Amino acid sequence: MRKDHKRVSIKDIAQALGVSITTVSFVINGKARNKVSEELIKKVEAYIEKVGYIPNVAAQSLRTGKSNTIVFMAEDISDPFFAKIAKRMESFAFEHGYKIVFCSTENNKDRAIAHLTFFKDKGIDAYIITPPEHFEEEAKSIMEQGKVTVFFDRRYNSFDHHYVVLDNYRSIRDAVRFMQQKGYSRIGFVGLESDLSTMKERENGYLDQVETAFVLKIDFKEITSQVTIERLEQFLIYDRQFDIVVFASNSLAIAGLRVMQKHKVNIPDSLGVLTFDDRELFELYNPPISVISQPVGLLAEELITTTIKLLSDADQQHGFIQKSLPGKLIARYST
Amino acid sequence: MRKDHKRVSIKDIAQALGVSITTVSFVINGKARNKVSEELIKKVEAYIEKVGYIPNVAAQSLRTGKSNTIVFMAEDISDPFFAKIAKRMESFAFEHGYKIVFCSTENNKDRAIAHLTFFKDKGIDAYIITPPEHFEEEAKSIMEQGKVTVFFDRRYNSFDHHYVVLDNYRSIRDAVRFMQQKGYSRIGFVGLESDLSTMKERENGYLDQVETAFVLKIDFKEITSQVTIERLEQFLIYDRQFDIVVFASNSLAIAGLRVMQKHKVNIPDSLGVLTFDDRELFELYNPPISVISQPVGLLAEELITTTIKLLSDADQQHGFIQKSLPGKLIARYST
DNA sequence: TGGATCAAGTAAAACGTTTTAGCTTTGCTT
DNA sequence: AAGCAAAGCTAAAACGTTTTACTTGATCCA
Repeated sequence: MRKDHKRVSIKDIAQALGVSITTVSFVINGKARNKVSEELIKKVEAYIEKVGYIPNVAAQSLRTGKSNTIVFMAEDISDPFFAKIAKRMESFAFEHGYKIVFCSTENNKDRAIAHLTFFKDKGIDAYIITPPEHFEEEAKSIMEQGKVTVFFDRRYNSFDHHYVVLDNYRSIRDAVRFMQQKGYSRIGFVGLESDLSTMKERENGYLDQVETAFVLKIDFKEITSQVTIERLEQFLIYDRQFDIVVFASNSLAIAGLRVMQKHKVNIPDSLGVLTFDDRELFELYNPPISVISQPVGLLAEELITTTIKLLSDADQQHGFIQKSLPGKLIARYST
Repeated sequence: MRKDHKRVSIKDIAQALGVSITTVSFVINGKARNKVSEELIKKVEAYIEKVGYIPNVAAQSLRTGKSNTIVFMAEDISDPFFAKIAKRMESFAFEHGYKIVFCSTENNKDRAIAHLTFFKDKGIDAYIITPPEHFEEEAKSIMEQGKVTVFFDRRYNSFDHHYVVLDNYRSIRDAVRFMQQKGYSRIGFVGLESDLSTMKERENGYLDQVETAFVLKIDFKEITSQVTIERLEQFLIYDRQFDIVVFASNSLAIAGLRVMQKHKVNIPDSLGVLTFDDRELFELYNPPISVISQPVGLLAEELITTTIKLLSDADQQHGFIQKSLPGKLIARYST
C-alpha cells in the first residue's frame, strides 16, 4: 500500500471530467435536479464510484457549520445499562454519518455543567442528555440555546421538551399487578429519595396498584453507606411486613441483595425479589432475580432517529417528540 | 442567552486589536518567539481571554489535516471491562483535546475489517485496537499504512508494534503460586482455544507454575453452546481431578459457575474458584469469587498517553512503546 | 415578435485556520 | 560606510467544501 496515496478531492474529479466543481458538488449532494443533465450525472457518479471519492469532513463542517457530532451525556457510561445503550447508539449514529462523544455526570450537577460548558461553542450539533438530580433549571436553559436537545431516561413536567424514556409507571404497575395475581398480597418497595422523574413514576406506579404500601426511601448519595445498610436491615429483615420486595433501581437491588445475603434470607421462599433493569448479575444470581427489563435496542434506536430527524428538519415546528417505551417483565426464580 | 451570539474568530480579534491575523495565530499557537513583541503578546492574550475565543476545529482540521480523533476498536464496548477502559480513555483524551470514536469487533475478523475500511480516509489520526482472532496479517498491514496504531489487550510476536497489555504470564503465575502456598496442590485450568496472545500467555503462566496440569480448552465460538456445557460438566463435575479451578476469562468463569450452580457444587469447600477480570458479578456472587483484576485506570491512561505521544512526535524513531502492566490478585471467599 | 420561463451549466466567494515568504527597521560587525 | 542578521510584523495562499448569482441557449405562448 502506497503511503503517498493522495486523497482525491472534488476539484480532481472536476478536472478529470472537464466539468466545474459546482456540477460535481451538485451531483454528490443530490441537488442536480434541473441543474445537470441525466447523462452528465451518470458520468460523474461513475467516476466517483471508480476512484472511491470520500468527502473531507473537515471542509464540509467548515463550510456548513455542522459537525455531525452528537454528545451523549449519561449518568455513568461504564454502567451496563448505559454502556449497552451507548454501543447501540454509536452504531446507529454511524450508519447515518454521525459521531458520538460520550461523557458521564455521575449524577452530579456540577460535573454535568462542567461538561456542557466545555462543549459549548465546540461545534456540537446535538445533545442527548440524562440529566442528574437538581438539574431542572439548567435543563431548561440548555434548550434555550437553540441546539437540538433530547432527554433520556428522565423528563420534566414543568416545561416541554423532546425525550425518550421508559414508561416507568405502567411497567411497574403491570409488574406489581402480575405479582398480585401470582398470590403475593403484601408487597414492599425500596425507592430512591430523588427528584428524578424516573423514581417518582416508579413509586407512583407501585403506590397506585397496591392496597397497603410499605415503602423505604434511600438517599442517592448514601446508597453505599452504613446508614443505608442499617435501614435496609430494619426494613427487609427485622421489621419486615411483606412477602416480596420491589427495588426501584439496580443499585438499590444490589444493596438489598447484599443485606439479604448477610442475613441468609431465603429467596423466594421467605422473601420474593423483583427489580428494575436486567443485568448479568441478576440472571446469574443464586437464585436468578426477576426483573423489569428495559428495551435497550429500541431506546437507543429511538434516541438516534429522533435526534437525526430533529437535526434534518430545519423547521422544528412539529411540536415535541416524546417517546415512552414499555418495559418487559422477566420472571425468574426470585418471585 | 442570545441565539445570534456569533462566534468570535481570529479575524475578529485581529481587527479589534489592529494587528494581523498572522500575529494572533502565532500568539495562540505559542509560535510567537522572535515574531511578536512581549508587549503585544500580552495584549493579544488578554483580549482572547476576555472574549473567550474558542478555535474552530473544523478549520484547524482542514488546514492541518489532523482531526484530533482516535478510534478505539474494542472486542465489545458494552462489556464491563472495555466499558470501564473506554470511560477512562474518553476523559483522559478529552483533557488533551482528543475525541474518541468507539466500535466493537465482537471478536469477529470481518467486522473488524469492515470498521477499518469504513474509517479509512475519514481523517482518523490514530487507532487503538483490540484485535480479534485470526487478525495477524491485517494487523500488520494496518501498521504499514503509516497511521499511529496502538494494540491493546493482545499483542503479536511475529512483528514489532506499540502495545499496552496486562502481564498475563506473571499475573497468573503469581496467583497460582499463591494458591499453592495456601495449600492447594491440584489445580485445574479452563482456557480458550484461541490464537490470541492473552490466552496463550495465561495458559503458559499456569503450565509453568504447576506440577501436573489439568486443562480444558473451549472454542471461542462455542462458549455458550450445549457442547461446552457438557464438556464443563465432564471436567468440573464427573471427572474432576483438582481442588481448585482457574478460569482464563470471565466469560469462561460465568459458563463454569452456571454449571457448578446447576450441580450444586459447594464453593470453596468442594471446589475453589479463581478467574481473570473483576466485575460486579464476582464480587456479589455467593460466595464472592476471587479474581485477578486488571488495573483499568492505568491501562486507559497508558493507552492515551502512548497514543498522544506518538501523535506529537513527528519523528517516531524512538522504537516501539510496549507496556505490560501487572494484575492484582483479589482473594475472596471462593479460594 | 418579443417576453418570459426553464434547463444546464459555471465562476467565485465564503467558511476559519496555519504557514510561507516576504517586508521594515534596528543594531552589530568589519 | 557597507553589509548582514535578527526582531517584529504582515499579505496572501492554501486546505476542500457548499452555495449564490450569473450566463447561455432553447422553448413556449399570446
